Amino acid sequence: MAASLNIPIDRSSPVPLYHQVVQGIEGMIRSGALEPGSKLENEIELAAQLNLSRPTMRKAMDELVRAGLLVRKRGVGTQVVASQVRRHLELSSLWDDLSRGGKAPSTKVLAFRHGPAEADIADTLQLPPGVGVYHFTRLRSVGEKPLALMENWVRDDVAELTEGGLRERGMYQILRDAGVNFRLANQRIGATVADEYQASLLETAPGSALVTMERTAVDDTGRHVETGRHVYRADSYSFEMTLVSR
Amino acid sequence: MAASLNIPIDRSSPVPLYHQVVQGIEGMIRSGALEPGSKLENEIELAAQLNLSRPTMRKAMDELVRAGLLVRKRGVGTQVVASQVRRHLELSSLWDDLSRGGKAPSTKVLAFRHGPAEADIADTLQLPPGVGVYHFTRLRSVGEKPLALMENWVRDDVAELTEGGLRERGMYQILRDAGVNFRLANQRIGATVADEYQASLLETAPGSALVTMERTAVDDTGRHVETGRHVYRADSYSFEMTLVSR
DNA sequence: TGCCATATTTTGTCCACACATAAGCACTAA
DNA sequence: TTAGTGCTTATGTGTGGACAAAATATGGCA
Repeated sequence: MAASLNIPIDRSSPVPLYHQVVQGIEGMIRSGALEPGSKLENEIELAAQLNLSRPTMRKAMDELVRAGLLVRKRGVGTQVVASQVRRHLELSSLWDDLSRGGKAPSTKVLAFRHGPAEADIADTLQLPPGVGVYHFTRLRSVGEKPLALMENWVRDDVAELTEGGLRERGMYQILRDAGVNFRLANQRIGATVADEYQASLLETAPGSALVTMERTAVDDTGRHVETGRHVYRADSYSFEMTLVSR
Repeated sequence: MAASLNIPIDRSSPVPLYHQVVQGIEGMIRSGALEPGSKLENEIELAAQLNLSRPTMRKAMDELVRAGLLVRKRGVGTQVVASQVRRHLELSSLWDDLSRGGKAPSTKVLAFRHGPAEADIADTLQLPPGVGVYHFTRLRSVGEKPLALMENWVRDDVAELTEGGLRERGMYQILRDAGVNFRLANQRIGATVADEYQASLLETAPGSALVTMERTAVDDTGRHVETGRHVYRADSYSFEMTLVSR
């Protein structure tokens, strides 16, 4: 039994038709209306049901396949992938992640500096001559529980940063509001053990496990806007992702 | 000055035209023929140069944008993103990673069992009644240096596994040869500290940092084929990836 | 000179169609 | 009975055209 779709399509909406379909199918999967393993009607039929063309329908399904929610096989059909696939690790910030999860993150700015960049940072950010950086260290907590210790460098020609702003809005929010459109980020995840300094701030024991993350973010004009080195308490945080083969 | 493309297109080749373009542009970027930050000719023009239609050209560029090599902006054009972008973390195995890096990995099978699955594993793999699992633990080294301790469960209705096979070919290779086409994997990366057992096998000190990884892989029919829990020496291994915004 | 309306350029979305190719199935012939 | 052959189905690839929307450049007007 092949499943049909029941998705409202609003042709006057500014959101593209294919994206409405993506959201609709995603919703049906997450709500259980489309069961894991179930087969979908063929592309032509589905397109007809929603009064869309096949290319548009296909574009929507392409996205869902990439996101790991659907699986296609030529000559056979399209299936809802079995269950509980979490969202792909997105280009988002820790603040966003926490807010979405219904938590209330708080931030303490431990150090804040503005000036010329050290050589290695200038290199990583590919800074042109004369451009300086903001350099700051923050401690992020959820409720009373410290979670992450974050050291960041941001080039100073993209936005004006202040201690207060960092405390209240989060770095990514400030940068986005200043018109920075992030396009991609390169990150490396590893592990280390807490030293005295880290342990005291994160309220854990020296020698306990920490997840490390280094990231450099690039905006839509190709500028390396931000780089940072973060450590997270391993008992409270881990990175989750879905890998999809081409 | 907008850059043109000089890519050989073989219309009789079995590899799709849009993919030939992807490879061609990727090659030009990696070889330096297309410099970081440089602007490309517009889509219509590029398509005309290669005697392709605009949709085909666009599909190729879509992939490159997703891969983080290009950046597009409506009304403006398409740019090569500032270099030094590493490849996206792919759905590949540690064995593959090491082999590609020119290393010679070796594997020691520490334990090997075949039988019914424990409840939690049966749940993770969504095993139908009557299907059992192979359960085994391996130590992977590069040269003389131990790198990873890997515990895995594989459902027994997809392929026949043997200790010898695991030692010589790697788990993923065996499964691929048996006709399993992996489509996606869900993984979680975290950190821990080495206990006595792990430390002795990995030839490191108890209490040293380890990177942990849990992964479940799904094949093209939606079956959860394999799940595993791995730990890596943090001083020798980390996960690197590029995140691209939608 | 300075600012706003307009034109141009370029990517974004959408549609209709055609043919290729893989998988599975039923039927036929040895 | 069985292996192979061809049909059917569904996705994969490629083309053509049309219009929308965003960013930028241009030019005219106050």
